[in-house]
Amino acid sequence: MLSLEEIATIRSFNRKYTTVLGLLNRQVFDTTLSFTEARVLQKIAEIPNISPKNIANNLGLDPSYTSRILKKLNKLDLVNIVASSVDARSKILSLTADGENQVKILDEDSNIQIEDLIADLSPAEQTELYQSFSTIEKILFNKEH
Amino acid sequence: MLSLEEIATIRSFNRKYTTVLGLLNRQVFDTTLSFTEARVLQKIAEIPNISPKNIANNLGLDPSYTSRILKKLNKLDLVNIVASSVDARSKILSLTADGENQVKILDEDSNIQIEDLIADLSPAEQTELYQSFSTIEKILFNKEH
DNA sequence: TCATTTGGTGGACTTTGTCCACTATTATTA
DNA sequence: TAATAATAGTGGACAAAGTCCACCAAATGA
Repeated sequence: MLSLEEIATIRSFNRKYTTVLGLLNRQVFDTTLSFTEARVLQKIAEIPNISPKNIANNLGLDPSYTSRILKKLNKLDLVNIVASSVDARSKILSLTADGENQVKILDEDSNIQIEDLIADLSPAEQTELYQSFSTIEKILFNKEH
Repeated sequence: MLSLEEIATIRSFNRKYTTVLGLLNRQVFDTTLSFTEARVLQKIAEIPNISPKNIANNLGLDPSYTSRILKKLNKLDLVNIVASSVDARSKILSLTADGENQVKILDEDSNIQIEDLIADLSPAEQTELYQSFSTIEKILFNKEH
């Protein structure tokens, strides 16, 4: 069990990192996509053939809101929406060629942002930083208990 | 310099942590305060006598938006706003007794959320997690270069 | 002193997100 | 199997969050 002081450190990190992420996420370079729309697009890239419901669950979004976003992404010809043959209520989502492209662009932009973020750090600090992020990722998100 | 693969790990962390923070931040238990309002309050707690401008800079908010939030927090009797004697354009912000109290409540709620987040982890994992957060905090935010 | 910058504010607006009711389909159960 | 409940997705109406612009008053700088 962590002490309150240790928890306070995690919370302090959270507060500061909220600001960092807020600033990073603000500038989705392609002005036609909002931050959440970009997240949805990237989620489809990450999990091809995902359903709207799973997108919503995965990203913590309202289903109705998700539906609208998908409609827009579909209209922009970034996402294919087809009916599921298994469950006629459900849809299957995938990226179009344009969608793949868009994700690639978002990816490159995001890489540059991270590179900027760590640019002033020494190589040793950068490595330490990477290892810490990697550790957190593993512990929090790759839990196969 | 980190490799693209290492940067990808950081970005993967960012995406997932965006969702975590989004879910955590959604439930600011006191329904009268939005997430951003709570952040402003906590910032004043963190840096007493801060100015609206510094709040805005610090949290990456629009000055106009910040002004409105402060007005609301003042109306709720959580924040004192007094004119600066040094610069008559500027204001000096501080917490009222109610404000201090509110911050304390937010604090306790946040602690519980973090405890919940790590509840399923082994003590060893929890410690490792804490150390990683702590390291990132130090490298990214306590940089005195 | 006169032009420029800065801190802060309000009005009008856009964007983002929520809530609710509804349809169509699938799962459950009597 | 018929009736009932649960689920996936959607649209309308709305609320919350955030942005943009114009403005004032004070400070700064030439």
